Amino acid sequence: MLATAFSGANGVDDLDVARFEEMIALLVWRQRRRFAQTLSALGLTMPQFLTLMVIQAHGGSLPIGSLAEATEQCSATMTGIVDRLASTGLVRRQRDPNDRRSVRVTLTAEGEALLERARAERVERTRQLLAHFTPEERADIMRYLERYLNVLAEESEEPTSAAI
Amino acid sequence: MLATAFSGANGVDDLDVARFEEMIALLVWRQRRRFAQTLSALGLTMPQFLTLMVIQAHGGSLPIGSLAEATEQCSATMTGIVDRLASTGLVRRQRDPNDRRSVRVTLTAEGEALLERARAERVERTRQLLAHFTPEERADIMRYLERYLNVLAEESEEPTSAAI
DNA sequence: CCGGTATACTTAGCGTTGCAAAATAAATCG
DNA sequence: CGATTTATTTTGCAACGCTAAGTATACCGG
Repeated sequence: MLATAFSGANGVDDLDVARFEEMIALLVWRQRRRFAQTLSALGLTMPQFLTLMVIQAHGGSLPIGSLAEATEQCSATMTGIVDRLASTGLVRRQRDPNDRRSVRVTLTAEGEALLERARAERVERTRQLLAHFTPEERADIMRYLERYLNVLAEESEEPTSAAI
Repeated sequence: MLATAFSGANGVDDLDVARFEEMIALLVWRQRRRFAQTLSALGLTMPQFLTLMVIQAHGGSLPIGSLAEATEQCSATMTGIVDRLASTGLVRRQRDPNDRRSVRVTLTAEGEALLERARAERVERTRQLLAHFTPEERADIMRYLERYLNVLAEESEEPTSAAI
């Protein structure tokens, strides 16, 4: 623990990395489960929710190819996810008249409503978690999260992945 | 962003929560993908890796039921994961002589070796991520991560889940 | 000791992800 | 126009993850 202070210059201590690795693994695991819980009540899976969020973040509509790219999944997988989202009416498929190969996926009003409900529910549940930290700490956490995400993103060499 | 400073007392600002939610979702998503990448080179999936880690953390051997509990999965799922781990010789199944209903899962030397290799590979890859932060910042991050994990764990009311 | 209940796993069955490879269909290039 | 690229979908396969049902063992009251 205190070893951190002595990892000279900016070299990263092995033990620290290992501990970090373990904690991140745990975080991913537990947080994912938490997500799944709140979402399943709304009949959504996590990939579906993420997909809806990405669509919304891109103005409510974008070609399925870009969608696959933004979520870092192969197009075949995205086809399946959009299939299921469309079958429950959360999303609509329409071919682009200019390039009839392209399929544009659009968030329906229903989809938007569900997305909002999901977000509200999750926010409510997360508020309690964050209450364990002071406002200053929360600001700190936000900053670190943001920086870490950027590092992650740039490592995977995404050219201009418009964040989520 | 600056709103944080004004969320009086310790009430949590809605916008902050929403932003935090989004970032955590993104983190889980990207980090999981990163995990999958390094692990698939070793023929491991993330649930398999986690399972191996948990076994090791418990001294190299534990009943399959406790394993399911520790990873927060139903026993049927764990049966499948252990099946696959056993079929590649990373783990061994043996009935407890004292309670012949119970199945004890034991990490083999092979499993331990692979686990070590996986960890080494991941550590190497993560070292670069962490190099983007100063030692002080890394220490900060570790502390926040730890606290957050504790909050997460206690929220899901795990009685004495011996972390990972 | 016996029947009934609880416990520890495994099986069966189903739906969602996720990938690779092949198939389609439309655009584009020479 | 034929050949090649591009955008999606289809197909086929494996791993999760869950519920419900089955199996074997332990335990408990009488």
